[in-house]
Amino acid sequence: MLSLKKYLTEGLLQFTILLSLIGVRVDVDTYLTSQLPPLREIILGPSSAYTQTQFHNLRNTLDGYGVHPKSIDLDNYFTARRLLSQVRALDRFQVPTTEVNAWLVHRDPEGSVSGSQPSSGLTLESSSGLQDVTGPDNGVRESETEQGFSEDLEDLGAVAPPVSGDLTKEDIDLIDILWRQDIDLGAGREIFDYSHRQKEQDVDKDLQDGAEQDDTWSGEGAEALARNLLVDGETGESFPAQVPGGEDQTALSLEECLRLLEATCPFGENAEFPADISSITEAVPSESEPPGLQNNLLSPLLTGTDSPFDLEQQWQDLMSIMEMQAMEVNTSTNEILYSAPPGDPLSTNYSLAPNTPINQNVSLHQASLGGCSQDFSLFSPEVESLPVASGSTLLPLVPSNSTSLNSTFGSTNLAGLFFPPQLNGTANDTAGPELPDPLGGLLDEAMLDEISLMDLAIEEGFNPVQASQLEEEFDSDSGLSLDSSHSPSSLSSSEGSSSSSSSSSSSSSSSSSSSSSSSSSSSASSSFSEEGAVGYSSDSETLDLEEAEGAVGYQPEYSKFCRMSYQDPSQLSCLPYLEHVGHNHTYNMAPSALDSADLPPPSALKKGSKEKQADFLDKQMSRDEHRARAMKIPFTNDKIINLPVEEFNELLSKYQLSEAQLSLIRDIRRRGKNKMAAQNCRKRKLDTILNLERDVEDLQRDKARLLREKVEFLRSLRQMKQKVQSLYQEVFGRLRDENGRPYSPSQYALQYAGDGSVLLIPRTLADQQARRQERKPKDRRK
DNA sequence: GGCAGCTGTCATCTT
DNA sequence: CTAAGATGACAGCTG
Repeated sequence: MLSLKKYLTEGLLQFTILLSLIGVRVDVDTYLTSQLPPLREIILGPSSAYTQTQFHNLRNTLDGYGVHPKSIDLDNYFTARRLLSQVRALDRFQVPTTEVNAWLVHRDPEGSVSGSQPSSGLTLESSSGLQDVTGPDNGVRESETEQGFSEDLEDLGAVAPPVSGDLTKEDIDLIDILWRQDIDLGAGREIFDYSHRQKEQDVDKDLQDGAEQDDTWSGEGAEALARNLLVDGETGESFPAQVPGGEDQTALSLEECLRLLEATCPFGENAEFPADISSITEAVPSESEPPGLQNNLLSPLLTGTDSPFDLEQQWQDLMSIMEMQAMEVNTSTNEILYSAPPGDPLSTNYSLAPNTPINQNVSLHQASLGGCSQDFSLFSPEVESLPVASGSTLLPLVPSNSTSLNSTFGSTNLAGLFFPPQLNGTANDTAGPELPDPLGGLLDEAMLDEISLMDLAIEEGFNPVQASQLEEEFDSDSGLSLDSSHSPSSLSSSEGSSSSSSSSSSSSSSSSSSSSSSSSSSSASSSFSEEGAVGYSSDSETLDLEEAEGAVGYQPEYSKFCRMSYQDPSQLSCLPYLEHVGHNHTYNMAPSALDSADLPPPSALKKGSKEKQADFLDKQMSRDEHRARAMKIPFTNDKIINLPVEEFNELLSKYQLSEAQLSLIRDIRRRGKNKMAAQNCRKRKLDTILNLERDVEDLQRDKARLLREKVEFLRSLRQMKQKVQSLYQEVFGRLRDENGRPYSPSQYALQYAGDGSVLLIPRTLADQQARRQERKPKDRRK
């Protein structure tokens, strides 16, 4: 308690300084010594006994760490309040509430039907009077009062009958006394009602204007209330007439609400958080309602429809502020609290403060405003999807004759599909007077086969791509399973690889020879293509060397994703991370490695790094290279493999080689060639697959685009058909025979000639021509 | 140890 | 028919 007092004292000092800055004198000592109930309620929450008073005092205490209404001049007090609220409004929302309006809607018929109930006026004053100040802390109390409102409204609005048995006479008397205290204190009715709150937010108006606006703020509702009010002749204040019974009823309902609030909302503990929420709820309507607009005041439907949008915007703003203010709040809690869609006031309120009166406010809206459910539907995805889906569907264009629709749809007779039902009806009645379909020839069955699918896609919210994919799943016979979700990088790499691979085969020989000539010093054995796929170094058969097969070589990952020309094997062999690559593809071996492998004087090598290097270089040799070295082949495997046939034969002729050596050389050449061929082949295979994948995606895109276009064309076609049909009906209906009688649609029909003219012909002739036109496409198809 | 991927090699076919 | 290349199949190696 001492710490609390210290805290409050410091806060009071700060607030006093603030008030002094705006010209208000505050006696802090007086407040601290005489206002224990407010202090207690800060900690413990309001008690039922003090609730009536706390509606005002708590506002003061929580709002400004206590400004005793008796200790200051009221004019200064309210001026200070207004200024203070303006100061606070700098960083807070300040939007009035709709609850009063909603309440008035119920109140007015209630008063008119059941007679005067001064208690209603009392309830209004008691609760709304608390809302005359918008602030962060009194928002709690305003929420409290709003719940009181809601509860009371539920009673008044026949949601639930008033329960009056719990309240004792003492309670009622106490409430009455406390309420009259407020009246005597000068807290006139203008601070209780809605117009006053509006007035306080209006900077340019002073307090007295609010009393004048009282006459206009609620129209008949105000009059009904005014009947229950007495006006103080000295101060002009209005206060309820003392009507026994009615007042009791009000006090009962109010007390009941307060007790309920007390049980459900411990304000002292979480006063800060719901304050903002309630301030939002309170804030919603009056910014959008200019004073004096009785329609708005008396029509919560209108304000209710506007409020969700305002609320959404304000809620988003509030979210940003609260996220900054509540940095220390548990993030999980934040997630739970903020997980609700911002635009959904219902879920938002529930998730934020399930016990706060905002719930009651929502229920109030829902209970009192039938149309307000639409407000919530605006932010409800499920409900929102309904009108969208219905709006986007093509079926509303179609007559409601479902049977004819299905039949015509199945037979792909667009005329039957698009023409109005009355014509179909006449056609059915007359057994055949079908209307000519001037546009029917534009559509063939193949084109219409997907109409149902596309319609389904549209109605179900699929996009044409999805529809096409869905369709493809049905008619796909390729058996090729393509991962449509593969990354675009693979696509790009495939493109790059395709381009490079096309050049690799042609440039392999030339580039390999050039690279070998440029990089090899004595026995350059490496020859690389652009892809690293062409080149050779033979393997060794010895097991130790096989175990030690090196790491330098063709890297499939590199070739697949980078497609870079890493034909400089010296760079590769110097890359330390490549030493761990186990595969021995030594056809890419570095010439220097081969040189050192061929030339190392083993005796000269010291143990240690050089020996390791020799081992490493030994590992670089392939089996064929070891074989060649074992057989003392006088030239490198690179030359054996990559030399052209003529040069290779010349090379063989230069040396006198044994049959075993010649056989080995041919095998080396064969294997080397085949190895490169195999690498190229695999690379080509991969490129082919990737290209096919890309082609499939391109085709899918094209198909989706074409389907979209087709849907658009069909849509416009339907519209055109409708226009044509309406014109047909109009023209046909105006036609008269020589006797001035209209032509029967069962006997005559209009036919469009090729030159644009329209002829009136008998039905039988029109039917014959129509059948003839139907046969023509079929014959063509055959 | 089994498995997947990569690579080399062989057999076979094509050009 | 031969050489070169392409390709399927298989085995070995590695992670």
